[in-house]
Amino acid sequence: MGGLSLKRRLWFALYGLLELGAGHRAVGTSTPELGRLLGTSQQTASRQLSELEVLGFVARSASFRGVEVRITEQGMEELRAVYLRLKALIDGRIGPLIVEGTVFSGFGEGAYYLSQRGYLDQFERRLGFSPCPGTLNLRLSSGEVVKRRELETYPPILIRGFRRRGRHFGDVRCYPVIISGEVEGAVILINRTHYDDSVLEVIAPVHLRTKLGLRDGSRIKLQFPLM
Amino acid sequence: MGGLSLKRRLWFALYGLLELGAGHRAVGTSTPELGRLLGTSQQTASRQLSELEVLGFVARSASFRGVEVRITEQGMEELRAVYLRLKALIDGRIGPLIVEGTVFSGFGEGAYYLSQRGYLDQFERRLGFSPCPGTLNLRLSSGEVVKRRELETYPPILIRGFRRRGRHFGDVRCYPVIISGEVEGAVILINRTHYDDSVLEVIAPVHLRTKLGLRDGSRIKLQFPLM
DNA sequence: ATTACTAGTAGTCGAGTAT
DNA sequence: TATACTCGACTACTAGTAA
Repeated sequence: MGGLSLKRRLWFALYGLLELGAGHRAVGTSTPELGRLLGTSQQTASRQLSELEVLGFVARSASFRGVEVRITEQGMEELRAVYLRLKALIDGRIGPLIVEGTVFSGFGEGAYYLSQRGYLDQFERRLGFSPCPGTLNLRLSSGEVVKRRELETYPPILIRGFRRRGRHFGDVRCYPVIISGEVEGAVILINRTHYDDSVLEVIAPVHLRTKLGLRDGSRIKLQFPLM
Repeated sequence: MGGLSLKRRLWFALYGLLELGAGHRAVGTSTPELGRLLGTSQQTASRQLSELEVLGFVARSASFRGVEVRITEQGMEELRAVYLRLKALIDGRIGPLIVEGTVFSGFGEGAYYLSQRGYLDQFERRLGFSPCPGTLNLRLSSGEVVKRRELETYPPILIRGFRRRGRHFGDVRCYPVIISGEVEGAVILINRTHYDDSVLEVIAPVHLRTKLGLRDGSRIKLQFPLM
């Protein structure tokens, strides 16, 4: 459901912890207090806390004097996922989603993926163009990272992964995009366990650096036609 | 928990319906589809739908060809409550919450409440001032109503209700506020089953119309010192 | 194909209690 | 005080199936 990897009742427990101020920094509380907040018993609060810990959504140290809890980055991710989805669905967006980034030379992990036959055919069929070899790497400022997260709440064009010579190539998520207001291409998001939020890789049917006269440090605008 | 009057699992069912586009306008779907989205069986989706209907959170018409569902205003309220709370907790707010409104002469329902002894003592003790008789009524534009809803997600100063001569006086929620940047007072929110979102009532230790030279149609700014 | 009932079961909860 | 275990009670699920 909406990419949520957490049981519902546990999601609300996490939400309660956020309410207590456990977002990122540790907060001192107790299971009776948490139970009151959640409308459950002390026992349930205690158990849910330990479930959340096992799943890696909170870090905790308990003693007979109370508990210290902190929601982990993974936990915040779960809360953000729902938040951003609600934001898109309730507030909607006024105008298209626009993300700005700075061109840089990366190690081209995306470029390597791109070159695989198993992906190429799908790109052409699903995106409507055959990508020029290589990817354009963009670095996002922290303000832009927020928008990237919003982007990820929308349903992507999903390119299926495959196995080839024992190596595993995972799914790739694509979002069609208009680059600098003129070239149609796509942002590709490679599923990694812990990717770098501040990097975006762009593909297009043309060589973007040439076509748009870009060099390292150039700033460009990505315009996503969503919904 | 956070003013949520809905069981957790049902909240997520509502969230799923929003995802399907059932926010305010009816959408055609089916219980198998909803079940898939929610990660439950068709039977559970069907039952939850009917529970939500009984509780007044969705309107529905079912036939052997599928269901037509629409989330009611009450249902949207539940979703918004969580959304606004997440917004405040995750994004935080930059600067204080400021709400603008237009002065008008109301029927003074708040003024009537205010005059009750059972409230007066509590106002003085909890708010730190004894309110001048009467309330100042403000009409909010639709953009301001959004902020009013955000306000309501914060924990209020709760004034307890009471019974007097057989009549019941309910709880009153108060938020301290600075009016037009100079007078300290409080917004009072009276619990009604279906209040008018676009009206706000303000009390203060002084007569606001006199002190600030207000008349009907005057625009004033309310500044809430939150968190 | 649907919706949605019944029945059996799996899952969840809180009282009691140990530490 | 606190955390957190066991266990009986209850809730909510799904499979089967009727309409």
